[in-house]
Amino acid sequence: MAEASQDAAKPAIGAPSRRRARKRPDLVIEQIKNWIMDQGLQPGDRLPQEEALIAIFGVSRGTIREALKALEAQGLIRLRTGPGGGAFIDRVSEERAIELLGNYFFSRDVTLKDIYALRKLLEPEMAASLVGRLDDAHYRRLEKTMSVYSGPPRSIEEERAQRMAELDFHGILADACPNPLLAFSCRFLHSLLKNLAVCRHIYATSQPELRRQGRSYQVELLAALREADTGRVRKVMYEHMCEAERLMREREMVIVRRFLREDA
Amino acid sequence: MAEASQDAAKPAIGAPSRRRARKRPDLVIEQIKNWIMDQGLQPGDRLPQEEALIAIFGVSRGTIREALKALEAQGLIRLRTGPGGGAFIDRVSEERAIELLGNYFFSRDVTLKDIYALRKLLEPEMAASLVGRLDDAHYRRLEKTMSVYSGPPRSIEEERAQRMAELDFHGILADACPNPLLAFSCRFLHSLLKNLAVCRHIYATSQPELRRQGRSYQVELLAALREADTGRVRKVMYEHMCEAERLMREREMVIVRRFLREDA
DNA sequence: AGATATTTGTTCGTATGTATT
DNA sequence: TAATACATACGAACAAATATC
Repeated sequence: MAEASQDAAKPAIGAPSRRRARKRPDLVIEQIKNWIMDQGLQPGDRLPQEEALIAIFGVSRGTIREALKALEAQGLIRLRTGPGGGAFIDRVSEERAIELLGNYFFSRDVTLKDIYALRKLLEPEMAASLVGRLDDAHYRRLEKTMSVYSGPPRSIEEERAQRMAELDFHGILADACPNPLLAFSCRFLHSLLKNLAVCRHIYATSQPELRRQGRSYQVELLAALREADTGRVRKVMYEHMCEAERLMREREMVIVRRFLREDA
Repeated sequence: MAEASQDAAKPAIGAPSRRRARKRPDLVIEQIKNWIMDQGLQPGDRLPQEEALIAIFGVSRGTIREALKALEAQGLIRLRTGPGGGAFIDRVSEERAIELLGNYFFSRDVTLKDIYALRKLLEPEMAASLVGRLDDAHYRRLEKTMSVYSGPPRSIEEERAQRMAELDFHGILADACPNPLLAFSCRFLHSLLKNLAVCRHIYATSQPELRRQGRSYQVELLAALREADTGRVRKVMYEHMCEAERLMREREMVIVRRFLREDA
């Protein structure tokens, strides 16, 4: 099982080739990861330089770099050039985590029904968790975001921007949610709603009812939050989600039908 | 083949260095990804060989390989050696997605309270979605898994194995869930419960009540599923989660207290 | 501001491993 | 078994970025 480094000592005159012992492809990635754990490295800490890593793991520069690139792609390290540069332990960012998870669902078909089945459960709970935790800065951010869709859109671009802002409203709420799992789950669903093909089609059509209704629910939600009325917060958010689902799925059917007609 | 040699000939008097146009570090990764989308490649399809990629993207083998390794780390492609080998488009596996998402939560502290806040919402909904969808094979798998913890454990290892099997029971249910988002969310929570440090400590202690109670809830759940009694399915699963949370968090407190005492 | 040193980033040539035929 | 076609790995040199003086 891949001992691997038993020789390395002398290239044994007669054998000019095989300069180093060979290793399983992705083994080095795992090795570096384990080494990081063993050393107890924390976010911000720097890994040894490439030359040192070559010595530690007994593989060539190219192999080390491939492994570092793989770790970078997972968001585990950050690579910097220049003096004092190198590979630094990094906390996976939320954006990266959302992107990586998005890849998983890309080839599986997620429907609006699936998304809203979760939103109806999670958003009310998320909102309820905020009671008593929002300060003036939060309310200002929320109201500023709502101002983006205070009036009817004057173009397709503005229509779409309003939909994005409506989702950002929920994202700001998630910022203040004390449960990282709940906050992430909500934000991932927002990301799906921003990027899914069906949704992009929906946002390209005029949706006056969605805007008006969504806005009025959000106004009422903020009132309930200010009053610290947890029950009402939950109820308003739940109804908000139900109505959003209804309107979105109505449009979805129209678009799917149109698509099928064009296809035929 | 050996394209790649379009320069090599003459360094074009005025520009001796810079043999190729320079690119941003991770740009090639994005380029390849976009190229894959443009070509409409599907899972199973093969990317061009390295030599061809070198020609297409105008970078050297090393750079191409670093990019491919990065894509492989994200689970987007699979690399194979030998004739007919190369890079193949791959669907991100659930295991990989769970691993990558686990990295995100690794450095954030997730508590049992956070996990169960979600499980109390999701598991009942997940179970309800199964009504009328389970066949004999499912029931057999579920009962076989339950047999692992039908009796009291005789060792620490068996204790732990029983906890894992209890989680597997819920994983088997998730297998049959038609909502991919819901199924994934539940399974990710199971993964956290299997790997979190606190949980590992808990599983290393004797927990007779957890086993007996969990098992009886699961028996009742299966009965409700067979009867297609959605309301009861929901209710039983919810109570199961509440009780599991209670017992787990009780143990958690004991362990945290012990840890603090040892620390002092 | 400019020169310099440090460290990653990229390239090329070549050798080796491995699966297919 | 041998030939082939591919990825995988190595090493040395050079390019670019960036911190420090």
